[in-house]
Amino acid sequence: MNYIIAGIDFSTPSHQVARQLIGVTLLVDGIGGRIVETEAYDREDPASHSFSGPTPRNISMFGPPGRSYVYRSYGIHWCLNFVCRESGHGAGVLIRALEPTTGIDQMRQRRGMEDVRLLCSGPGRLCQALGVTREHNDMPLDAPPFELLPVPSALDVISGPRIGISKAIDVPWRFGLAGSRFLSQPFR
DNA sequence: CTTAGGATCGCCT
DNA sequence: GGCGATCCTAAGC
Repeated sequence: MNYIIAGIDFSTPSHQVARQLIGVTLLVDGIGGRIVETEAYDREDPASHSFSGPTPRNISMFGPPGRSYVYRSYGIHWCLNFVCRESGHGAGVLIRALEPTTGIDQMRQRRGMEDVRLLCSGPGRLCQALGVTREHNDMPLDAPPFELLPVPSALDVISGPRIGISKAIDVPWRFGLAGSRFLSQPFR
């Protein structure tokens, strides 16, 4: 099978995919921007939803790579992941922030705010801006409503510990575009 | 600038 | 019953 989308092989380990996703343009129904922040999660990872095996919520993480895993966070927000590794493994990449490029007025309406810098600077925020909900769970990333566009040229990617977790806090599986104003938090 | 609390779903013990 | 891959608002220093 071919799991290459936007020049990235999604059947490879999630930390590799997470790094390569920086700079890729993500659109949902034609609205979105450039990915500037990601986090990798793996089956052998206490911080991962897949760590304790399949459940009704995380089952799409155990499906084939190159598809979406959307979950409800804190009962309120939606968060978007891209599934990685071989089918059945249970790995993924959390999309944490975008630099808005396309459909900014629509995103402002959905978010109820003006400041472009805050439209997509967090996993819950970007899902609200792009209109991602449960309906977008377990869908292929190379077909509508999703669209991924390759990185035009090499970028300076930095890494560090993941955010908002209490387990495996030392693993440097958060990746970001160096110097971006659109990160959910700065790298130290 | 930092900290605290509320919203409230899905899964855990 | 508790807590989390979150975000927003308000209050304190």
